[in-house]
Amino acid sequence: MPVTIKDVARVAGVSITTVSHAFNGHDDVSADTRDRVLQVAKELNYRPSHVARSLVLQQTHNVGLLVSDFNTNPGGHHFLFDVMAGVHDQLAEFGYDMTLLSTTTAMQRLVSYIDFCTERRMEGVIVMGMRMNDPYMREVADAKLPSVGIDLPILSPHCGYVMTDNIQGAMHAVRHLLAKGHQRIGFINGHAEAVVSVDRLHGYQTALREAGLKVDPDLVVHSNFLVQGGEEATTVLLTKAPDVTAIFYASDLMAIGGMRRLLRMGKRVPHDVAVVGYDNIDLGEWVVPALTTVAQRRYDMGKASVDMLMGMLRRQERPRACLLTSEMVVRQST
Amino acid sequence: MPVTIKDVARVAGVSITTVSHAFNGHDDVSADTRDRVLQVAKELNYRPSHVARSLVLQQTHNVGLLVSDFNTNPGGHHFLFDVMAGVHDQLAEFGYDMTLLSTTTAMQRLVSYIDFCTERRMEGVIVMGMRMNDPYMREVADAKLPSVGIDLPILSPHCGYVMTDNIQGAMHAVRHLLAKGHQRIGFINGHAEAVVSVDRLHGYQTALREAGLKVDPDLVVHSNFLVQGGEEATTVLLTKAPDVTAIFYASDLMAIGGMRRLLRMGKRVPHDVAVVGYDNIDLGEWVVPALTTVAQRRYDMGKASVDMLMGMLRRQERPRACLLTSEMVVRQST
DNA sequence: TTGCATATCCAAAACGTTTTGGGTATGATT
DNA sequence: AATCATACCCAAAACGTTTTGGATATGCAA
Repeated sequence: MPVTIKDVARVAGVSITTVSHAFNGHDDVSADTRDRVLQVAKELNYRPSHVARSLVLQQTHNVGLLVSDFNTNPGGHHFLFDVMAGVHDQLAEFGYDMTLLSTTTAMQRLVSYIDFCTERRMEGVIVMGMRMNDPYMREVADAKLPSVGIDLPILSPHCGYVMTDNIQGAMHAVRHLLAKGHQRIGFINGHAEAVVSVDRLHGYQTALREAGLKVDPDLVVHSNFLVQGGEEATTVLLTKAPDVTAIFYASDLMAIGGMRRLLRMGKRVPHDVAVVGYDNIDLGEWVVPALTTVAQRRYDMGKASVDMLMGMLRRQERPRACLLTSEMVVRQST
Repeated sequence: MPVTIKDVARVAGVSITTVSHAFNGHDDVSADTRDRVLQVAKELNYRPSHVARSLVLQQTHNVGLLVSDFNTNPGGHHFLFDVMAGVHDQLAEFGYDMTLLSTTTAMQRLVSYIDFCTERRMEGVIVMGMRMNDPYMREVADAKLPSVGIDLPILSPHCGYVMTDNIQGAMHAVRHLLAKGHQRIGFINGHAEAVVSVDRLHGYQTALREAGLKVDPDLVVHSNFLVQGGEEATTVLLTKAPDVTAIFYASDLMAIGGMRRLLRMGKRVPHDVAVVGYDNIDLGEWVVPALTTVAQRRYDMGKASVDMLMGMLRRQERPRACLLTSEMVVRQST
């Protein structure tokens, strides 16, 4: 039904070879015929088939964005959406398309996501939202398919990653609190299976030691990155260590929950307890008091992952570990 | 490089026709050879090429999700992310892939998005985040390409739409406030180019008239759906109509901004001024006071748009207007 | 034995491109 | 006049599938 290169050739009175050459700017076609071909193509509204071209060129210009548990990722949009935008835009910059994949749907189709990508002849895949204990982890690591993980620190012959330097980020946050004179600084972390949690804990501890303080295990509580988790963990923390004067939360959502709980307990933020979050979600600016937080460059993470993948694809670069810096956003909660 | 149907045929000692038939469950292949072919295919790790199949079958099983200004859509993730998840999951259910498109990147590639979709032989496209005055609007409406708009009420021979019943939603909100005894109810709307704004205003006015109240133009202020806009608009509203006892905001973000501003002005929510938002974003549950709001079924909107598109594609159904109901979520702000 | 239905298989065309390896004029150089 | 370079053009193969229209063999009825 759609108009093909044959139609153009027939109407323009040339061979399909010539049409192809005219379209792709080869120099063995006279200016006259080139113009005529292009004119005819425009009149017929000809659009070359990406599918046919993919088949003959053996490259699809298509990469997958694999999101773990896309549909059931509570609060995920605060982080994933911007990363996705970065991935998409930068792929477009290179002339690549982005196909969205989810582990859940892959699972229910009963094919590994690698098979899924192979069938579609995807040139690579970017993975995000996955935990270290995810069953798909090994598959990502072992795959021949060029891939880049976001917040998923796997280095293998075909798999690189990009993530925020969470150690540095957490150190920033704790140093900021130390500079404000705090000594008893609580840390409410995300779940331990998240790789970022490990690093943030490490950064928290390092910053304390750096200041000559001892690391008190009672000051650290694990939670789930969400508002309610932040609330509950705050109660736990305050019973274990009632003397904290500052709390560092591993996500803004938990920090918002924490502030809410602190308020309930009659503690004033930042007067009685200072609060720092992590992520810089848009609403952090508008809660009361406005949230001091560590900003991740989400959009840039998406872009960087594409850059790495393109390097692997087009310049045979080896996969790397790419760490992006983060920066403090100081507002009223400290 | 990847293993093809030829390889399987050669190793199994049959023709490629037989391999194809074995794979697609045709009955003119003996059980013996079928098993052998499948066995060989598994050993070679054969994956049929989706590309080649698309070419010969003339259908790609691919639809585009066109997001207007994907990267520069502030606060967009609160709504778009869930819709996207619904679209993706439901497409997967039908065996379709989802390719993400953005008007901005399409624009900078200097091709209309229709051409973009035609080149890729997409079977349809779902459009979201677009305003009525968007330059791409006409293109969507006139296109031969089967399409479904989300919150974009265009009906044409090849274009249907799904949206929340915003009239009903706004009426719910206002009725709720009326039931609480409020008479002077302000309305802070989004920008007028958003179609949802028109409907929500309509619903607001209808509910008031229904209650025998006059519609006072001083009670309506237009803003931009965002937190800061909500703040500013609240000030404007309160200078024009200092006697309001309730405000209905056309987005949760504006409602959050509004509550913040009200607090600053010494008004207590809900005691002095009751507040209702729209959207049911996740954080509405956690602000203080927790936000009463109108919940849109975002995920379902995505699913519904896919269902409609599939109906058009596979059963030649005509594009329709699909309205989803919304429901009140009553919390502490009223 | 012949004819015929059935079961099983396959060669070749088709899908819409790109690329290879030429071919035929034309004009300039010997 | 013969040779050669150049400019322009094209037929055919290839990419990896599906589908069409048989072909061959087997078993059974006439």
